[in-house]
Amino acid sequence: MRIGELSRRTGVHERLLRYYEEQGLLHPRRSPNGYREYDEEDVDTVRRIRSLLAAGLNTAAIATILPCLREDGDRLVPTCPGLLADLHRERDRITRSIADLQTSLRALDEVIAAAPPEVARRALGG
Amino acid sequence: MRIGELSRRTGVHERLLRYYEEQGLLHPRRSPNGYREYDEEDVDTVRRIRSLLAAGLNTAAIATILPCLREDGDRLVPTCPGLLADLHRERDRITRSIADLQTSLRALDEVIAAAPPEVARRALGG
DNA sequence: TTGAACTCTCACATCCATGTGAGGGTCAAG
DNA sequence: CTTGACCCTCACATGGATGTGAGAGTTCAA
Repeated sequence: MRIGELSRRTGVHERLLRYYEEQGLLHPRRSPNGYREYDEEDVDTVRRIRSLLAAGLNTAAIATILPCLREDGDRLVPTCPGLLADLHRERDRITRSIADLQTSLRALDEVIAAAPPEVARRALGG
Repeated sequence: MRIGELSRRTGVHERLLRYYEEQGLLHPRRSPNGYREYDEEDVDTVRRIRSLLAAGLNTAAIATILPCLREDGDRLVPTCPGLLADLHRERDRITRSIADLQTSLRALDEVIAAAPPEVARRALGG
């Protein structure tokens, strides 16, 4: 499919799809007229990219991880074993991010729980 | 303490401390000569800011959360009850980020586990 | 043919987090 | 007084992610 269709199906603007290609996250083929041709699986790939960006990873980290998250049927395929050390590094970074976020989440929960009931009603009731 | 000392004690550059103030994350007093005066607790506040930035939150989200993470002795004090709805929203966003990262972490672990043993040795041995 | 829809590349712009330097004030020690 | 260390504001710069428009090519139905 072409870039407009991928954009509609994923909700991601064309400009960003070209940027992700520029960053090595997407690899569309080209038609003889120069148009990009994407695969059906690129719809999932783009969604995964958005999810990882939203989680705070940058495009360089995502470029490392993505090729190894591609699925063949139901199973994950290690398509780039040469990057195992990189994957471990990314894994460690993700683990630290999760720990940081979980620490903040716990602290936030304590604050929310400590709020006086009438404050909670006012804040959530409107 | 002044900005240079806070910078040394936290390892965070002065430029960033001024930026965090600009973004509403820090609120130093001013001496008559215009110099910033930070409190002892600002050392922990700055470390918390760095941790949240590293976890992918931006300064706007941190400005929402921070005032409610301040500690009085051992307990957390809800110093801004009017922001309870905001806190819930931030909490939800953090929860989604954690879920996204955990999904990627699991997928990454499967790829790492699936790598052939000799590839693992080569990647980690040198 | 024509026009609309779609696509291409390129370049500039914005915001964010961060880095650096200019120009100048403050103050304690010598 | 002078000096060095510290501080102030302001402005420009960088890289990343994102947004927008110019100029032009492609394709197909009317």
